[in-house]
Amino acid sequence: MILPRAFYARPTLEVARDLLGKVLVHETAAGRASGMIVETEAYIGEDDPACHAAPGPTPRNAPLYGPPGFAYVYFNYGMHYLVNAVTEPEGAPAAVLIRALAPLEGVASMRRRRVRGTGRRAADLDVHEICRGPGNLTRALGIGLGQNRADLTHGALVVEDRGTTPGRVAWGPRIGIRAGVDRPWRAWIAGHPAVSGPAAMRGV
DNA sequence: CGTTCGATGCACT
DNA sequence: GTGCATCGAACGT
Repeated sequence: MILPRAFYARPTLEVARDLLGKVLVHETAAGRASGMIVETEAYIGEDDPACHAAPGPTPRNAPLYGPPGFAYVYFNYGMHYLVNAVTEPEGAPAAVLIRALAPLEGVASMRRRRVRGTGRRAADLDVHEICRGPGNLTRALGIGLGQNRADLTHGALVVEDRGTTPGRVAWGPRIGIRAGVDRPWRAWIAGHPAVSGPAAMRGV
């Protein structure tokens, strides 16, 4: 079952927690690619210095101010696309960053996309490495700016509930930010091997 | 295990 | 011009 818009129109920390165990699915010309979400981060409002809404509305962050249940995809560090799910009622700028997946469908295609253009060989990738990290998972699933503003409740990029209940959920500081490190708004499935970050940030 | 550092493009000041 | 919601290779311990 595809998650309905009401799922996203809630407090962002609840959505970040409840997305764990759900399945991100991207239908492409090469077929279906999907994975279970095992790590998320919440970015909440103009008062959150790490949120893209911190400077107020701009052309880039416009999706954050729009209705919930849509994708916010942006380009970072000159080479990576990051995908978020917009949350809260429309007008409240917030989103959940998807940081890692446990690969489910289309694993062979995901491996190929992951190593394309690099010197690495697909066979050298451990299954848990394929979608570990926000830049890695978008690459594996073929997600780019074409998916910005995609409706996550209908179409080629959706999030499904397949009845999987995650194990214990752990919380800690968000990764890769300068300001806002005091807010423990990163959630992950404790002990899951596909979770990103250094060992010290994968613990319980 | 840990830290450092280059690649790479764009939004924003 | 500055600073990224990153990654992986290279190197030190």
